Amino acid sequence: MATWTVGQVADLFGVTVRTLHHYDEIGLLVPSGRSAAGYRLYTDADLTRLQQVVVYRRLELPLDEIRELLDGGEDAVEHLRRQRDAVMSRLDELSELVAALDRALEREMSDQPATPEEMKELFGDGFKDEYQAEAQERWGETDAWKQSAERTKRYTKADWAAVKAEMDAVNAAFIAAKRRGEPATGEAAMDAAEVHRRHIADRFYDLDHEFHRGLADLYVSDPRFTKSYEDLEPGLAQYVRDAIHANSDRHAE
Amino acid sequence: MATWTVGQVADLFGVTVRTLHHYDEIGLLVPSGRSAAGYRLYTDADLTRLQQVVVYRRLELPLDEIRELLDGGEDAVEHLRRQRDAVMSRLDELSELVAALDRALEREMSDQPATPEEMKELFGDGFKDEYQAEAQERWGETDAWKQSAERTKRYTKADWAAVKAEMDAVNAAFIAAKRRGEPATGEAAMDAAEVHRRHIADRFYDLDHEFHRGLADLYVSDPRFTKSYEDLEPGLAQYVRDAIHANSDRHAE
DNA sequence: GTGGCGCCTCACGTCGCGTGAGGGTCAAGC
DNA sequence: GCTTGACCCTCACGCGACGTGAGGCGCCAC
Repeated sequence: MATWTVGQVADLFGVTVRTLHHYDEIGLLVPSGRSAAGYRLYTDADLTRLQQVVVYRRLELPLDEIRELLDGGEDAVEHLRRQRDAVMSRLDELSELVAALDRALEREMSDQPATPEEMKELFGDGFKDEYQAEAQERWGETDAWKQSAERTKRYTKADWAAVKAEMDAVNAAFIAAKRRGEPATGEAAMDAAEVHRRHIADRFYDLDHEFHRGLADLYVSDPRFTKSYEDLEPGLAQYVRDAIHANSDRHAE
Repeated sequence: MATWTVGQVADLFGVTVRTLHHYDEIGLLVPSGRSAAGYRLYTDADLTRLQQVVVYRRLELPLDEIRELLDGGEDAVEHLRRQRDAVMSRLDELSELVAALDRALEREMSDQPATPEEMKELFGDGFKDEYQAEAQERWGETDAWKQSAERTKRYTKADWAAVKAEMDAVNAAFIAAKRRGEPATGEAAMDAAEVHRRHIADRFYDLDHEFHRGLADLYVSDPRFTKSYEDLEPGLAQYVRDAIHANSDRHAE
């Protein structure tokens, strides 16, 4: 009868020689014969058994359980059926795993920093690369800028949406106060200014009342800031600037 | 701030104390504090991290990758995608394994036990087998395959015995017709083909007459299928193929 | 003050092999 | 007949994620 050596069997079944040695050691698959020189010799029956082992192993069954199963004196068809059942349920598990990974991926992706496209979608044309570049040029070396950059780096789309919502709310408060005819030095406008300051301090960089004044002046001196306010409501830039100064005065006392 | 000891944390998360020790040792989860007596003290933040560890571990990621991932050094999405790919390929492998088991079962149940060499052929010898990729390509993602997998998953021994009996009966009918000298386009052969189709439709997956043609062609074009039939009766593969086409023609009218 | 439980730190065991080290065997070519 | 190189053998240690004691200290209740 034909026999095979470890190397041949290994190639045939896609396992390593070491694996065959191991199976021999633990008595899972002891070759039926040895050559004069001590070479392991595998027969047909050994190969059949190895085939079963390989299948069960792919199900991640512990080897000693595989041995018990194979030594249980069952017939081949029963093994095949049981293996099939086991593979199917393992397939279910793996599908579940993939689904879990997909969920994890989706969570991670939605936590990813927002892309430029998403930013534009949120903030419209005001968010332009040229402004970005210029602002970088002008403020890039300041601590406030660095701090802001550090913080916003990890902002997700959801974070930015929240920022925008907060901004909108503050602006709406300014506009409402202005339309009610209240002066920029009035309670409502000053409160809105304080919310504005806190918003920036929370979201971007530490901002005290003195620094807030500087920002406020920018709103009337830098035409781009001015424009974004004036587009919302004529005279709003100046109104916001005055409200911020009044608020800072109030807190200076 | 409230803290927890190893035992409490272990109970909370369903892990062992030893596991927490291990995570401490390898730096995956080092508790934020120690009591005067050296007890590990876990804070809220520690628990949050453990929660993440547990989740990632369920995805069978190696612990050092989990650590890298949580320490933010590397991209979580990248890790997850890699893991997903790995699991997917295991899924593919197992799908192919089911197909192989089915082929082996079919052989066994038509009373022609496969020899080791044939087994190896049936199971694709290793990983680079040309059939393997092709079979997966061809069937792995199809609805029919999924449906078949879903249905047969719960088949009992008795079910399989019934399947075998039905199969044998169909084959016997084909053989009888052929031996009587009837053409494959004859009534008896076509009837057998129809029974064959219904058998598969009942037991495995929806199979209309058009799809049945495809299957029939496979019986002559795929040597594995061909061999099963040819072993029963020389020329049977072609005969069955022709009978199925004739039957489909008949039902197309 | 005395159980009993929980915590600590070693430190070795487990499973399914991988990966050498050190040495014998076999068929082929010179 | 002798070398070469592929193949085989037997140790024996390593890994990854813990399990499982051993020996000893800390804490709380009775």
